[in-house]
Amino acid sequence: MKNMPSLGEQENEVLNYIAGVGKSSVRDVAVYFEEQRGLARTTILTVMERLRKKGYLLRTKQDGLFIYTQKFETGKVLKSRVGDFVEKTLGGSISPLLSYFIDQKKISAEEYEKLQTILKSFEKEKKA
Amino acid sequence: MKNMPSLGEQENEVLNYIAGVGKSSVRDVAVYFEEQRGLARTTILTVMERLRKKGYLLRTKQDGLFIYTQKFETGKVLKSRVGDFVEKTLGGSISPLLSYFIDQKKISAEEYEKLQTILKSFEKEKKA
DNA sequence: TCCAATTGACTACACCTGTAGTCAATTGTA
DNA sequence: TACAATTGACTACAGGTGTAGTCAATTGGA
Repeated sequence: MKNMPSLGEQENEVLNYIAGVGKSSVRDVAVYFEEQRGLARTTILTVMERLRKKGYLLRTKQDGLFIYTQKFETGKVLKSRVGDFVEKTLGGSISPLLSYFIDQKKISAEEYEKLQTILKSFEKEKKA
Repeated sequence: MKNMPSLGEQENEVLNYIAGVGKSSVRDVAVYFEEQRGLARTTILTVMERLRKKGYLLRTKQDGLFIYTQKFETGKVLKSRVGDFVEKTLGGSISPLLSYFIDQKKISAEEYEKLQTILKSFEKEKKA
């Protein structure tokens, strides 16, 4: 799960989009980004091919058309990106991230419980 | 706090270093990064000047030597960067952070304390 | 079957970032 | 003062990313 090549902003958005809709052709994705931000079809093609080269997308020919799918679960990709960010930008500390979510009140009761649980598990490890 | 130009990895580290030591000359910073990773003095100069152009650093001449200082509090910069990351890469969702968190095998005592404190502050807010 | 549309490979280019060299100006010192 | 070291401006260049055009091959429809 490490060693995932880095992604640019657009690459990331395209990947997220594909993750959201599932299998898609370049055209599918291009139509969306053309509407959303006026990007050309070939721009999306390029981005998707780069994503494929980097190992994030797979493609298979169906009825003479390439269909792209994610190679990894979205969760795994994002987890890996969180790791990169924590290391590279935050110097290994996750507290700034947690602070952000707390400040934005973007935490639900369940998530809060989960965090509590995780933290407690660390407490145990500390003692052990 | 928005509209802060993005930073590369090195730029970020240099900024953090300066934040840590306070006022510094290019030489100060260069010595450190030369030891740590063999970077040339002019490399640091370039990075620091870019940081200044982007508005993250200020400089004043003291005894015929430029002394650089941060323009913003470290916290603000960090918050802005975390916000960008969460919105652009995670799409505002906290779950990837939880996944990452769960995978952590261990965290430092300080980090543990910080996280505990942050979570407690959330608890207070809930009541308020 | 033939033409128009679609598709994909390839190419291009600008900007950002990491990295560092050259060189002239400044400064400190013998 | 004269020379060596330091400093800062400028320039350069490669790799990554965003963006898109050209063009040939494929495909679908009249």
